[in-house]
Amino acid sequence: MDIRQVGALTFQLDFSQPLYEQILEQIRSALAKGEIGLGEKIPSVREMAHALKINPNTVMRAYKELERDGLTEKRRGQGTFVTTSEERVKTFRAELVKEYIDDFLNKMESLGYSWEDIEGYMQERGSRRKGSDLT
Amino acid sequence: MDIRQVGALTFQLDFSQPLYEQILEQIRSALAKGEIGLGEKIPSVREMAHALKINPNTVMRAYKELERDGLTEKRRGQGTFVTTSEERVKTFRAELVKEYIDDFLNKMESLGYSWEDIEGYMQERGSRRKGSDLT
DNA sequence: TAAGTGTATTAAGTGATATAATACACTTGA
DNA sequence: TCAAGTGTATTATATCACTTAATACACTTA
Repeated sequence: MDIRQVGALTFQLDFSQPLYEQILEQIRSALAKGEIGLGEKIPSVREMAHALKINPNTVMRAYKELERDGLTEKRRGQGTFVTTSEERVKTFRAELVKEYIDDFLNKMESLGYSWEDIEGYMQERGSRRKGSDLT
Repeated sequence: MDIRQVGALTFQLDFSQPLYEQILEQIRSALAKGEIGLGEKIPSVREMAHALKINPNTVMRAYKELERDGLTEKRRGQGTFVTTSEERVKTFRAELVKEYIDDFLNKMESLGYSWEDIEGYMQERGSRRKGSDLT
């Protein structure tokens, strides 16, 4: 409930999740949506920490994970930059999509819904485009 | 990685999530799938704790939440019983479904996918029924 | 050389989770 | 009546994830 602009990025943090995860996800999202271009610089650890009013270590933790996923490259003395590999971004996006879908289907199955139920609901929702009637 | 039978229920706990949440979800799931009938007794706090080798307080925490959701009723000296209201189970199920779907759609949108993308993928997946090609 | 980068370390505080031990109120059945 | 089995409550303790704080170092650029 408190939106902050940091460079080209927009952040909205709360306490429902670890801060470093929220930063991570919101940067990933910006990347996937193309809101940050390949090779572009993202805000420095210190700048980000100051703008979001959180500790630099917390920002570091998010940045480390971005690099571990191959989405960014760090250059000492210069800053952190988005990878120049469009391939890397694409495959990472695909991995996330698979994770989200599998997760969703697992949860629905835990409620006893079959694939047909879900498919049917999606079609119906597509035409109506609001609310939920699946019971 | 370690399956346990407790009465009519099956549990599989790990350390990826709080224990009380896992118990909660697995009982909900059994309820939604009709694996436990309306009005049926579920294992006592002590029995459950002993069978799962965890602390009774942890089981209590899960049971409290079940009751708060109106899914169970407790009777001192007798035990904990599933609600006799089919209506209650149905609406709770519907609430969960809505939560799962909204959550899923939010995540997909955070990756920049439109409703049409998702719908198309679901249809395609429906015919193929394995793997993921959405990139 | 100064200012801005990423990086590393050590210390501390907080809150959620889980365990342990114990006690009390209630219900049932022998 | 009473023992055994229920749910419930309390207090204390331990651990871990997360976050902050304070510092220091290596590197790059202007």
